[in-house]
Amino acid sequence: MSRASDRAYAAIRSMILSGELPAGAQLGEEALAERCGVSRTPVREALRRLETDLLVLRTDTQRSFVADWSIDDVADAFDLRARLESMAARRAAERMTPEALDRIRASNRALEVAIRRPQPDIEGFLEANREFHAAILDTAGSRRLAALLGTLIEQPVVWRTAHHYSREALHRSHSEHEELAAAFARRDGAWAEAIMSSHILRAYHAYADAHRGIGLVDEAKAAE
Amino acid sequence: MSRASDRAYAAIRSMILSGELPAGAQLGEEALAERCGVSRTPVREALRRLETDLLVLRTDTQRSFVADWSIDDVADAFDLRARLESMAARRAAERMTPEALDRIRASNRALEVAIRRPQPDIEGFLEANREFHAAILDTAGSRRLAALLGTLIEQPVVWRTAHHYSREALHRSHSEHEELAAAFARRDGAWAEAIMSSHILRAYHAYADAHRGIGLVDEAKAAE
DNA sequence: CGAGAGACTATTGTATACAAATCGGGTTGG
DNA sequence: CCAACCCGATTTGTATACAATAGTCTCTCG
Repeated sequence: MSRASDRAYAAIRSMILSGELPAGAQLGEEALAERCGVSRTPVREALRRLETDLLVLRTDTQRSFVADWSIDDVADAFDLRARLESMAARRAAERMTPEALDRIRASNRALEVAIRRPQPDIEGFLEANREFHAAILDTAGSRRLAALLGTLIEQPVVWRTAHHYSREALHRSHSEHEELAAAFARRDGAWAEAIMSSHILRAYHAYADAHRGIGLVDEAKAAE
Repeated sequence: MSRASDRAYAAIRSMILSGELPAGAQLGEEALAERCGVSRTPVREALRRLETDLLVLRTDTQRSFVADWSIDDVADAFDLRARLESMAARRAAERMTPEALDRIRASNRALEVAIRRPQPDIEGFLEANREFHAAILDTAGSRRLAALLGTLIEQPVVWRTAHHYSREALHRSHSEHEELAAAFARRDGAWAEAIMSSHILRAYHAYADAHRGIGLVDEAKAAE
């Protein structure tokens, strides 16, 4: 993270995820370089990475813009994620080791701690959730699968609305993770695959419900 | 393709696919720049792109090497491709239009022409095959899915051994494509998904058989 | 004889200058 | 009034110089 291009990547990415750079905004290399305090060279690298993440779109004439995520795009991303992560779960179950299982269970305990409080710690929840899924992906042992999933996790819109998840939804995540751990303990690939698929798709509908309920008001707040 | 970075990308990629740069070879930016007749700047961009294609691997200290593809890697890639392309086929079937169907059928006619000759035209087969799958992917209408599949098609080892496919295998590809077109004509997503999945997995085993049969001799020929 | 420190070399990272392409606006001719 | 065109302003692409970092070899000391 000490390299200028990494800092530029993190900075620009954060500006997009937070809505500071709204969807459709043009991303001039010079302007970004100034905002990030580096030269254009690392900014260009960062933009290319963000482009493969599909957070940035380029026109046919090489101008960069913040990608906008329609409802369909989000549904699409969840659909893909459900397929790929359930595949990862199956592979992980088949390759499960005691150490990997410990790591997976530990991250779910951390998740439980984050949500069992008067005011749920959403950041803590997100971090534990990330670690849980990362542990599974590592255990799946496919560089290629990891590379593909890398561009699907941490979607901007989802990230922005995670704070609106109900307490019930958070607890459901925890119990589904527990069930996954049970499937892993038994090395049952088909079971793990099925749970993961429904886990992701349920998360999608939780997101969709929250988004519908809040609607454009939320978008307006996020943009300010 | 007139940009120096595109030329560098194409040149380096081709050197890797042809085996001119063998697996494990270090990719120094300076050396590549000289071989491609451009400066390091576009070479760096090309290397980053090849890295996301997983054709190039970087160490923790930022040195680039030609990735080597073990049998497991290839199996992995086919497994992923089968999942994603069958998903594309389902979506394409659900969104099929007369125009898209025409395009798909036309590319399969081109494929038939290429293989119905005394000496099959493998380059023509590959091109028609590419167009056939591209037409389906376009019809599926998911930018994200297209982006993910982009890194999975045209795998180096597969490309190198396509010339060893039997005439029978080529004809089977053609008839499976015909069956896909039938599923598309009926807009039967489940059928299209199933055919595509078996189509890809059959292609994998055709590759695996050819590779096993030819073995190291083929690798040696490709390296010269 | 092996391990570690140091200097030297090779390689990558960043900044900057300049070249090439693109965009926007205003003008002109139909 | 609209379209096409041209030119200045802006933006991106490439080359190059220099800085920083990693790798390698040798020399010395235990």
